[in-house]
Amino acid sequence: MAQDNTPSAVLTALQKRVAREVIAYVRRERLPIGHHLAESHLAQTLNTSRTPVKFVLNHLAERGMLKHDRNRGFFLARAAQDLNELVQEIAEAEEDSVYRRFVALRLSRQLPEQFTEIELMRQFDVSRAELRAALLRMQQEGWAEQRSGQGWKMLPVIDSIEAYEESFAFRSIIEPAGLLSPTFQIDRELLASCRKQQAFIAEGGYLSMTIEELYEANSHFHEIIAGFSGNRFLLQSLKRLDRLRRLVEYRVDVSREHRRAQVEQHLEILDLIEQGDRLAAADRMRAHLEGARRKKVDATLFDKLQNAGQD
Amino acid sequence: MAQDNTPSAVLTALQKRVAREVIAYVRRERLPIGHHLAESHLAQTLNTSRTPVKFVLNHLAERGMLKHDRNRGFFLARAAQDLNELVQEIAEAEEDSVYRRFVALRLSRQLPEQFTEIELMRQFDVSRAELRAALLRMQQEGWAEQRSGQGWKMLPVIDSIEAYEESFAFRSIIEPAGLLSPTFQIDRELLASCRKQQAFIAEGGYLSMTIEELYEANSHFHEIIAGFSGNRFLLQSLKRLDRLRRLVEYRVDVSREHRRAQVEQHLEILDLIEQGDRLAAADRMRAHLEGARRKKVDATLFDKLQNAGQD
DNA sequence: TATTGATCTTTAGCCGAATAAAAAACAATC
DNA sequence: GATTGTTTTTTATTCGGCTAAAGATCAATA
Repeated sequence: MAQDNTPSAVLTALQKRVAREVIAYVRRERLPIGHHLAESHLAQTLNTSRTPVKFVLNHLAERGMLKHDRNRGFFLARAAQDLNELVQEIAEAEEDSVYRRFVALRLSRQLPEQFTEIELMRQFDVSRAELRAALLRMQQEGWAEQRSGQGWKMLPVIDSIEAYEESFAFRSIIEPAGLLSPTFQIDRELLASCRKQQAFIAEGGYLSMTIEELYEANSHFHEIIAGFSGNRFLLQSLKRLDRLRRLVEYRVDVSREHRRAQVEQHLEILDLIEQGDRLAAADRMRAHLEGARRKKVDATLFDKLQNAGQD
Repeated sequence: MAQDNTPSAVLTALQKRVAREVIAYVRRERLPIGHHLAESHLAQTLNTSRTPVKFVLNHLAERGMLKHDRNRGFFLARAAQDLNELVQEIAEAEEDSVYRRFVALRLSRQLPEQFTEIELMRQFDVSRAELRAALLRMQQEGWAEQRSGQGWKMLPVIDSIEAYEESFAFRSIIEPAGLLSPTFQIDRELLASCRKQQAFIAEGGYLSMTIEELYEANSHFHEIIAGFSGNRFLLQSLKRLDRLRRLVEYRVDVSREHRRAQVEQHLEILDLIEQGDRLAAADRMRAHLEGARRKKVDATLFDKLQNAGQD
């Protein structure tokens, strides 16, 4: 598939992130064909150097998304709209990572409660370093824990219906409270960009965007507002929860129609915030979260996940 | 100082933890002289194996805390009360760890905002692995962050007065809400043990216990109650906050008299919970947290920390 | 019969060399 | 004058071997 004279088929973690962000940027801004993507500018906004950016742009040029003019740089060769397969491709490039394999096993209940690193190294047939990286990430996300002496222990955080409910209950506590915080302060610019994104989804984006993109947009909305609370711990807690929930959420079928309804609630809340009616906004937010919880949780959800993983 | 024929002077991380917990256990339960400390029992409660426990017990026997009878095991040789120096000693054994050095530098504003691992390896004169361990811990605690490509970045979480205030504001949100949670459920046994500990402090423990022990007891109280909420994310958030706050709190002089007042509020809250009056308990909790915040935060606190580290 | 003592097996942390990747610096081009 | 192309420097990951330490087993003892 990929050319052999360039090692561009394999992307490192940073490169994957950059690739994802470049594509997301193009789609979000709906840039026209022929738009110039400047290396240095991208490197700056993505908070990295030109080296990985250049690598990724080359990669994307090979895939037909960009056109490269020597000494002039990279230009958008295809409309933002028909980049769907590419988004998919990039997402799938990560699919076989050790981490993803852990998630799949965990959700299908095929992972023992406790295990040692060596054990898993044999089972997954990966090096110590690779395994460690995945375990570390899981630990940070809060669903794996290094036991005192040796061995690891899985915590029931992402695969139980109770945990899922609790996560919404917790959000119902902190998100409305954040809106009512005395240190609450709006960043108009962020608010506008958030509204723009939500409006785009409402006007049809919910049909064309991938599940992942919709999820990210949703998280983004909530995190922007949590950020306005002026409380870094509140924001941090929400972010942590979102990263965790993503693991399950990606695998849950939610009708696009339902996504649309959700976005309209988002827009209402944004309106109320803009009008300065935080009390009403907090109330709506609470209702919104309660609604999301009730809609999504049905007793068969986790059974489905379980079966899905056993093929 | 230590004998050379046994390598007992140097304790590993796990061994240190075990040592701390064994001592804490003896003091908490106020065990009498002559009490038998069974290896297997300790190993079980501390969730580890007999090997490190045995090692630690030998170590503590050398220090005179325990007496070893061949084929019978270890017995308490000194009263729990006069173990103060030993507690101190164990605590100080950790003092020079890389992590501690980071904390000290951070609080005294001598650590740059950004740096690379190599840089710090040279400055601290430690191996990569040691440094990594410390950085990883800091990252988990939320005050250090690995930058995308390379290098690390410090987050203003533990050294700013704003963050300190925000942590209490956040707790004022989640802790009372936890008390009012529909899934709230009391564990009578835990409640009783918590009350016992608080009562001991009120009756004089606040004079004999070390700062660290008092802090742990305080955290324990709040975490027990947060656990009753039945919401693992609420509990997790509080624990995370407590681990972070400890870094600052250990260095703050709070009068023992004030500690006493705090404990009495704890006891009142425990009473209300036991009586089933969660509404009142939540109210008291909120007031308690507000009080703690106001008492402790004065504008000079962080300046003091800054100066303290510069000698 | 539970607990300790001694021994054996397994596990994971540590270390240095090799390698890959990112950042930075500088030259060339439009 | 800003942006790209190229090269150099710096940084961090990976790997395999080594060793300390944790866990497991079984015999001995009170």
